[in-house]
Amino acid sequence: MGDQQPIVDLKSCAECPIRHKAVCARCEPHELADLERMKSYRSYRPGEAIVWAGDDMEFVASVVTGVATLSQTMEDGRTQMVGLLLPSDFIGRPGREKAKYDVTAVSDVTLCCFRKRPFEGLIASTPAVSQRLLEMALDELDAAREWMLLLGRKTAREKIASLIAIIARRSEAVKSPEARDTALEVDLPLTRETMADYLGLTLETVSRQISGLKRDGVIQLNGKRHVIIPDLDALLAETGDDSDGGFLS
Amino acid sequence: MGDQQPIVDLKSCAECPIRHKAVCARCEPHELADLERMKSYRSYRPGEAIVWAGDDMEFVASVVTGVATLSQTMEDGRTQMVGLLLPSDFIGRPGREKAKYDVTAVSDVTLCCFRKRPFEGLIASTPAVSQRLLEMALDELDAAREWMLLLGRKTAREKIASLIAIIARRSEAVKSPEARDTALEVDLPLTRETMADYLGLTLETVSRQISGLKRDGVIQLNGKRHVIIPDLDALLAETGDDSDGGFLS
DNA sequence: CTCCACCCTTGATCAGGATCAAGGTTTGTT
DNA sequence: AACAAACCTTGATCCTGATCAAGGGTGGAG
Repeated sequence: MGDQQPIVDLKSCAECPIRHKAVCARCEPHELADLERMKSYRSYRPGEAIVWAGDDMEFVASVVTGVATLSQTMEDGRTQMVGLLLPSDFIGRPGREKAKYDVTAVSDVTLCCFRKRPFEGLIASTPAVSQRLLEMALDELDAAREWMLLLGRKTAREKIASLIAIIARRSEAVKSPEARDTALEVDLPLTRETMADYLGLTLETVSRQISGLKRDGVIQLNGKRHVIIPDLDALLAETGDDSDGGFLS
Repeated sequence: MGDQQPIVDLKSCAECPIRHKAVCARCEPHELADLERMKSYRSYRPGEAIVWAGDDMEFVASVVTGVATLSQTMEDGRTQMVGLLLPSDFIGRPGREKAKYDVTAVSDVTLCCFRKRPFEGLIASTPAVSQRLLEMALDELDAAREWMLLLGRKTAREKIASLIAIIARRSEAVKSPEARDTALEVDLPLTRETMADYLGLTLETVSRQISGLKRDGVIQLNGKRHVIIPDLDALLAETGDDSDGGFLS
């Protein structure tokens, strides 16, 4: 593991179908063929339910385009987002019969689906796949733990700043690293309500805190969703995180 | 995966060293020998630090006895627990150089340690190991997501009830299932402060809510740490969780 | 073009949990 | 036995974020 090249990169599904082959140079041909045969694509409209908690899980999938959420709802309607699914993220747990969480499309979403049974067979027969899935699961676990710190201990303002920073980081991964001094621009893919579900707040508090960050010049707004970050460090200072955050692997 | 027998059961390390052999009937002898050679045991006293965030990780380990915590601390001292480690739980991320979280012994703790490099080699060479680790990581991810719902949306009282229920469930796993109607007894392995770190509360609020549950007859206390649950359903009703919780795999 | 649905903002008030403070209990040490 | 240190409980007060309420965009459907 570590920096060793993954042989089958499930994340590459984001650029299906070509990428599988590109990364699978070291795969056995029959494994590749299996993967290709299993694949199918599905599309969802904004707000559409992809899976309801309790549904039978026929598929596992990889997000190709768009944004989806994983969430849990209590009987009285309180809901908490427990996963934000961006392109290349994986949906579904191999070995699980019934979905445990609601999966909802936030924007237009395309999934690359694999039928569950044969995919489980692939995991069992192809060590590289389970190794890759393990790495992805551990990354998600780290993200979940950072999220737990946010939910349990951060103030509303810190939560909002953290969310903007997280989205900036994930969309910034594409851009060149030297673009650090020019102002960053980020489109929030979420409504105020969805952000509230993410952060364990109400939508009113989200709105107020965004207004507050704007008033204090930490961010600028262009429309409701387009955020301009004039000084990334100023934003990061609002998150409550270690200033040298992210160095520890 | 699913209900398929794991070949190497890392969890079995809790009953080291015999259990490895019992479960490893299908292992290649040299793999078994590798596991045995790598093992060493370490002990820690209550309150002792096992790892500090930022430390070099020389080892991965499995908890054999005792209770430890994974936690994150912000610069100003706010801390959030992000993992509760009971016997059979795994410590350390293969492939990671520096620890990302503080690991602290809560009670007397014994770890079964494996040197990191050779263990990573074992993962790469033994598919059953990465498959088992994947399953364990996915279990932890589910636990983390339930925890996120707790942190983000539950009231203080619900949080306390949930914590007691979680501890009851984990210690009850051992007992016979027909013991459901007799009163359950649980020893809280945590101080009020540690519980507060778990739940995203202050220790005063933890104390008050425990008193509240006691006043309302949901629990009885015998000393500070020994909890008697006269009616498990009454406790579960306080958690805010779905009444039929736990059915969904 | 108009209307409606959805999304967002802001204000006023409320309440749950944090904070500050004091004292009690248990455990282990000399 | 006396004491100290840790741990726990309870009270008083404060403050952050929830709740209740009203109104302002904005974009798509007819």
